[in-house]
Amino acid sequence: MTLRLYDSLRRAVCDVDPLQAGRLGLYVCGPTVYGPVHVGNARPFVVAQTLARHLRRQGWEVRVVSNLTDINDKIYAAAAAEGIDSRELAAREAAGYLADTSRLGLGRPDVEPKVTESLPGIIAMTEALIASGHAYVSDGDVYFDVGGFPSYGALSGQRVDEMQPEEVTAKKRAPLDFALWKAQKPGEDAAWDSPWGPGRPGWHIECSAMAMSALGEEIDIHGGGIDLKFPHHENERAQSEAMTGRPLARTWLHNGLLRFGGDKMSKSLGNVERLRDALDRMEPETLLMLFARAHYRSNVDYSPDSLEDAARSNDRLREALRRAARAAADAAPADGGPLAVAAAEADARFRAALDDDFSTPEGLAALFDLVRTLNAALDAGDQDPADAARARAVLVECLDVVGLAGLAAAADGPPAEAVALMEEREAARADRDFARADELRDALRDLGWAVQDLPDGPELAPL
RNA sequence: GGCGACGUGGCCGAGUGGCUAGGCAGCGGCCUGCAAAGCCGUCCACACCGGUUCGAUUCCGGUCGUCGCCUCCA
Repeated sequence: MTLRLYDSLRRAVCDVDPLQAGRLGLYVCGPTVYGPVHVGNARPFVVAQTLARHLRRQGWEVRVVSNLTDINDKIYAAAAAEGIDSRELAAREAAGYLADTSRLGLGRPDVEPKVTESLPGIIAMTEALIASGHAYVSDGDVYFDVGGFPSYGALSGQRVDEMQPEEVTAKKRAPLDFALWKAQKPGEDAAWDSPWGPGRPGWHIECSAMAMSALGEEIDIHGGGIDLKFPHHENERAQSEAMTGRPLARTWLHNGLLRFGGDKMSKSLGNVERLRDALDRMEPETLLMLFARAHYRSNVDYSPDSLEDAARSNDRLREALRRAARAAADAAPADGGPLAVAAAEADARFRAALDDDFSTPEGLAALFDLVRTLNAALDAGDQDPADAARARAVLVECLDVVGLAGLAAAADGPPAEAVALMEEREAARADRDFARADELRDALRDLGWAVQDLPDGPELAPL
């Protein structure tokens, strides 16, 4: 099956043509670690990790690289505000980012380079650009000469003559030129040695250098938030391609943004919820469902209602998985039965949907269709355990791609206390003492268990 | 002002030149002592105006609106 993805440069969904057959390298711009990341920062991470999980399941060999920007103006500012060393703050927040995103249960990228550990490559690339005439030194700073890169603007669609200058500096030859190296300024408590004096790398060159060092001069897929398309990715492209003469990325993958209260969730607007706070008050699956039910290129509305919707969808999946587990009764999955056939169809639909511009919403629709078929069969009550086991196994495998396999985790069985109440309620019902039966149902609810009177007897389901 | 994306039923959210998305909610039914869970059926769509077409929600043009970027931003 062919993998297709939307390429922001070509502005179309295109077949992915890997540099090496069967292998894909994926670079995703990570956060600047000057404070705890918010839920929106988790989206490119989730997109990259889930895409990689799908691709690996499809037989690709995937290498995901995602950087941490731990040298930046905002880090100096945040450290100064706290009265601590900027390197200390960056290290703390980098660790925080790793810890927070790990809670999503999607594993880690294969390589997570930090700028502080990538200076030699950044300096070498800057030197090469100076040597080839694409960059120039100006009073301790180094700037990229945008005028020397004719296709500048092709990715973002920005026209050079229409653009407003990014910042007017006497050090620049042209307003659009951007810094590859910035000389240390007064008040900056950390600097790194370079041929141009102490300073720090510009934001854009970091990613170019780290991507190249981990994945080579040309990479299969370069991802990040759509808000990075300009200027960040445009500048990365210019630097890298000016240096190597090769396309930096074969596919530019941009994810949509998380909206919160009508606007983009962003630290500068202040409308943020920290990822760690979100994960303190909801299970990761809720967040993952919120993301998976929307296409990765769409904006996602982060609101109580949409989170509730996602949680309810998960409840439906969880309930179906629980029922299937019960019906499977530890039988080994077997093929050939009607549920196994339906499951195979759903699996094929799921894979095809994700192969077609990673349409997780369509993939989920296939799984929900399987859930309905499964529930109907379970209602009929005559399915083969091994058949139910197969359907459940397929469901779990597909859900695992988007990080939702946890929905299948066997909840602990009801405690003896709850079972006793349920049995007492059955006795009351047999005596047609429904008032007492309802009291006992309420008591069970207080214990966290819902009683379901199924055709073959009562059952306790976790609330 | 420039560039880009998008406007789908009560809400969210896919997709398609003529044929079922899916989830949540509503309504009717089955099951139930009543519920819950589940199943079946069902209401509610493709912003507006033109054009192309036998036929457009789906292609083209325009209008209006929303969002993102043009400055640090996932």
